[in-house]
Amino acid sequence: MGRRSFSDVAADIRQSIEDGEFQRFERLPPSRLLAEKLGVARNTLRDALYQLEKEGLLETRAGSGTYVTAMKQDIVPAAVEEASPLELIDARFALEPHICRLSVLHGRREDFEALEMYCTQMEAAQNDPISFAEIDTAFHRRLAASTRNNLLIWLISQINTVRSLDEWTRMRHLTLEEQIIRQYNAQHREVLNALRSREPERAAVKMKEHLETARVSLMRVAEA
Amino acid sequence: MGRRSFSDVAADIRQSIEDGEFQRFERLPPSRLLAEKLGVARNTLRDALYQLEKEGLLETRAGSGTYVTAMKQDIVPAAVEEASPLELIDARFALEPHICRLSVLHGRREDFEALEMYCTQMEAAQNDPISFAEIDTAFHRRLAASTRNNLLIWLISQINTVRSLDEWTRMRHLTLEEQIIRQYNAQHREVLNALRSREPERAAVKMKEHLETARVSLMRVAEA
DNA sequence: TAGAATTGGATCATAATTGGTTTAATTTAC
DNA sequence: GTAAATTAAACCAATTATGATCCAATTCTA
Repeated sequence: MGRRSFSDVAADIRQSIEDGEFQRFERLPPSRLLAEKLGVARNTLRDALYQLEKEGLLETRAGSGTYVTAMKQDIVPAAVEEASPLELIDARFALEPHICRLSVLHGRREDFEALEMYCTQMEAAQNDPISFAEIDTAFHRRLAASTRNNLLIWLISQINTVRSLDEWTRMRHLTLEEQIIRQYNAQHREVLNALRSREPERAAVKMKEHLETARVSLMRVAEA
Repeated sequence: MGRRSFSDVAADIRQSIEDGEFQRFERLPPSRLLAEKLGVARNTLRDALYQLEKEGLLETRAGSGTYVTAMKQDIVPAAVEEASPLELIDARFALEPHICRLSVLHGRREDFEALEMYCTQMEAAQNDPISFAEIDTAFHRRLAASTRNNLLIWLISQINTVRSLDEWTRMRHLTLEEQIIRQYNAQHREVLNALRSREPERAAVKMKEHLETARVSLMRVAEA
């Protein structure tokens, strides 16, 4: 084997893009030049570029050049933590209604009992936004867990890392007036009831209503 | 006995991996170099590597190199990468229909033109499952990008790391008979048409149909 | 608009590198 | 002193990078 494997070269270029040495939409140097600059054969460079293209960082057009397509965020997981509240709500809009459907399919009695417990706790925390927010997070996490789908569970846990960021936590607490909390609690109950009666679509609809409420109260705060 | 036994060397390397000095999927230095660096004979190093391979931390490929396969401290990828194909489909079922809706809202002309291009490329790759699968991944990634929601974009990119795992890639190729590919291509077109005519619900429905087809063909393979 | 130059794409024989194995000499522990 | 392990060196087989060449698509230029 040669001195440097194509995956090493790919890592190099990935780093260069990440460092901003190659900006978005910029064209990379011609493969012949870049290969020479990196001290590697053009074939090896091509393998590396192909790898990066598969990863979605680059785009090559024969006869024209190789272009950077990815944003820095695509590479750095920090993108998650920089998500805006509205992006977060949209992501939850995508995930949670279907999670409800899957919960109906795969959920067990113990799951629903746990969710029931969280509902009761949230109702008791009606006057305590901080406690409510914590239990609320636990509720949604447990709901994801009831799908028995590790991938979804992980995705939700990732989303929760955003939810728990200080700035958004503060903003959430602003939105959590007692009236809103009461509404949330009612909606949580509706979701849970639909799950227990094994009605996937109704559960999904109730979850959408819940998220819509969250979106509206969030935008109300954003305007203020 | 020699100055340093192979188990000491194994402990050294194990520590290096845990410290993140050798990252996951990274190739270790050639055994000759690494042996010299550790001040030990290549034979001893080889015994150490064999030990670590038995523990499941390494994987050696003759003529190629020794690669890190596990990384204990990083919990994140473990859950994601061990996801089953059905878990994956369910996660996509949750995300992608709603991504279609958001694409209608936030997508731009250039997004749809890029998707159009991918469709054309996939149609041209009808007899080449490997190329098709790669372009297919790019299509779904671009679709996510058109939502302009960095969180969703990142979630999809995470999911794609699962899709690109060797084992599933192999299984996917099994499912990608020409007839299926034709069906996928038709469905991609239907999704794209719905996006262009700005019909969020129809786009979501078409995406669901597409995923349902994928699920069926996947389960057909799993049974065989 | 036509042609030249440039760029990526593909292939192939060759050389270099890498892990795998064997053997014998050396060092260390008991 | 013996038994064990490590070391050192040479060789093998698998894999990969190289370097050269030709092709195809695009862009530039006159």
